[in-house]
Amino acid sequence: MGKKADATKQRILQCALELFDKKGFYQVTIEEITRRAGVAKGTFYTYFRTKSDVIVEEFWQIDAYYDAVASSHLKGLTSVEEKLEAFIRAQMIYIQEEVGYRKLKVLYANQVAEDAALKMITNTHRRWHTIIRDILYEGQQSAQVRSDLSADTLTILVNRCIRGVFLDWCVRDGGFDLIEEGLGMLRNIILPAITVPPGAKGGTRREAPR
Amino acid sequence: MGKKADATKQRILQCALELFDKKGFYQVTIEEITRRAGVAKGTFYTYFRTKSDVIVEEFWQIDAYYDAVASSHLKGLTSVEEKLEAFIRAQMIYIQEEVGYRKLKVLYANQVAEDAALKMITNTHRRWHTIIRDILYEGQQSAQVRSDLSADTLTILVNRCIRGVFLDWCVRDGGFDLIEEGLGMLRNIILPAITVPPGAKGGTRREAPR
DNA sequence: GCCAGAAACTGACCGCGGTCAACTATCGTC
DNA sequence: GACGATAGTTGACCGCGGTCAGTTTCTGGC
Repeated sequence: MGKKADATKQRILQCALELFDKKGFYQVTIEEITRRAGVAKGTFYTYFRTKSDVIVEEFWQIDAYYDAVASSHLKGLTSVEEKLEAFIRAQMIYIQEEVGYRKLKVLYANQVAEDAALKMITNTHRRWHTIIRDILYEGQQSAQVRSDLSADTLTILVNRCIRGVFLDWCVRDGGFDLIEEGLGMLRNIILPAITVPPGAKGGTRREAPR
Repeated sequence: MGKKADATKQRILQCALELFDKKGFYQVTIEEITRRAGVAKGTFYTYFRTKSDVIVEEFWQIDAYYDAVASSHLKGLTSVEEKLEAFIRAQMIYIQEEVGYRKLKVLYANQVAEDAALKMITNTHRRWHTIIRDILYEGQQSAQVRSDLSADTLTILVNRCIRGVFLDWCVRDGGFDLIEEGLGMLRNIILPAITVPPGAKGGTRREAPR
């Protein structure tokens, strides 16, 4: 993709996001976006497969935020509890304050669409996954986290729990405090399930999964 | 709604579901449905708000299944672990074998749509919620389940965990065994988090949520 | 049997997401 | 600077979900 094409794509992306913010995703038409960007309707589809792919594109920015959080807030912390709490709290704040349930709804609708192209929310190559996995892996090394399941497997399980909170938040139109409920899931479910109680001996609790 | 109207609605519903099964939701048009049902296109919208509401309507049938499971398979069981395992297994089997990821995707897309009318998947009046809540409440009475959170609160948390597994299954186009992974979530996360270990004294583990 | 009002039904119409054959600008090569 | 190849762009067009003013059918009261 040459410089001109790149500039065109950025212009379309920019105009689309401005309009989405101003009027809401479903109230904006492709023609409106392309008119503002000064191109023809068909040009939009040179750079995006569908209207909602624009939202998905925006969601990649979140990885930079996760990186920043991981390399600043998490550095001084030692216990798995503290690290997970700090990271999940940062995630919840970002989604609630910066993203909002409306955009998250569009993302989820996109991800369960018939022909979703970019599987983003449960992708194990995303920064979210690697950061959580690293925290859990280190926790296993220091016997804070159970070792009967791999760090990768645990991360997938944690992801599903967190994802369930997001989904509920969307369906309820942002009707509860995401930070509170996200941390509630962490403290009441995730941590009790994955950490080894201080008094316990050995890295496992309960029987290994069959 | 009179008898005639009811018959018309059932005919439309029936024809729609047949066509969805045969060709897939997105390959069927409203005109096709109404043509087969012998009514005009507009009549469809007398009985359903949107095309995907037909799928949602079908999902209400699952409550009868949950009822049947609760009143047959669960009766002989005593421990919370056994009851939850039997119920969640039945649910996973039903969704994987009878529903399939394609229809589940349509349901989820419907639920996160801009103007979703029937919030079904996280509705606390549905049978799923009341059955799980009753199991957990009884478990609290017999000190098998932690009592620092209400049975209702625990049920909501459990729902979100399970929902996260379904969502992942949809996004991955049914790419893993739902029964296995659903039970994995139960055994590895939910049960460790909500049950009181046999040796523990008192009904709580860890501090109460702030 | 007649009539008014309600319930059920109709289909032309609209708006918008998405397509694609055709066109234009740009670039590399001799 | 001519020319083919490639990249970038265009806008008329299509299909379908959803709407709604208007029409037909049903129902109960007299």
